[in-house]
Amino acid sequence: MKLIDELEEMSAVDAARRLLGCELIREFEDGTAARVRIVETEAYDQTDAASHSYNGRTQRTDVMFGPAGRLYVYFTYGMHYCMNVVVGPEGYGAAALIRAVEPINGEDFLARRRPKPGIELTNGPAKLCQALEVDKSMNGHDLTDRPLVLEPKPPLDDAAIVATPRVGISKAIDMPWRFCEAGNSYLSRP
DNA sequence: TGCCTGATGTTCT
DNA sequence: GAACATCAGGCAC
Repeated sequence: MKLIDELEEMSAVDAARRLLGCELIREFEDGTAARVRIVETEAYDQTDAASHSYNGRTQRTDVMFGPAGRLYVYFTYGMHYCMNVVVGPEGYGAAALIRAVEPINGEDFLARRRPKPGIELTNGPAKLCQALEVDKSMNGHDLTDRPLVLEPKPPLDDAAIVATPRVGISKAIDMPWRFCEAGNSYLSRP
């Protein structure tokens, strides 16, 4: 079964866990490319007060209610973008926020877009968007298509996944809906 | 090393 | 008009 079909049938929480370890391939306009591995996600769905979709479908959140496997990009704090993978059935507002990725190759190309090299490259939701050149023009992008492709990988073992409360939100703060790969050094925080 | 704050646009009330 | 799923630089310790 295709990953997109799996994601469509999953809850946001299951999908966020499923996406750990999967890879993203980004082709840049200048012909270069980079491959990264997802190591940290957060789950959001419409029953969740911290989610953009909680207050219903609006112009901004429309993509979240669309088909699974699309990219939901939003702008926040006046200067930053964050990217989510839309999950769940069409009409249900759910997504998994990608908080951190680990560069596999093309690290040099990512570093060109970031002020600091190394770990600082992609260990935060706004940082990885900058490194991957994801902005509002990518909102609604289909992740089976270039120039940004989501590549399925086998699910991680439950033992390799750490669940913690989410970061940087003010509502529903005790739900352990942040998932990261245990021991990975590219996480946004330990 | 670690806390504090400024920058800054979009969305919703 | 306020809130916001943030980051990076500056300054104090």
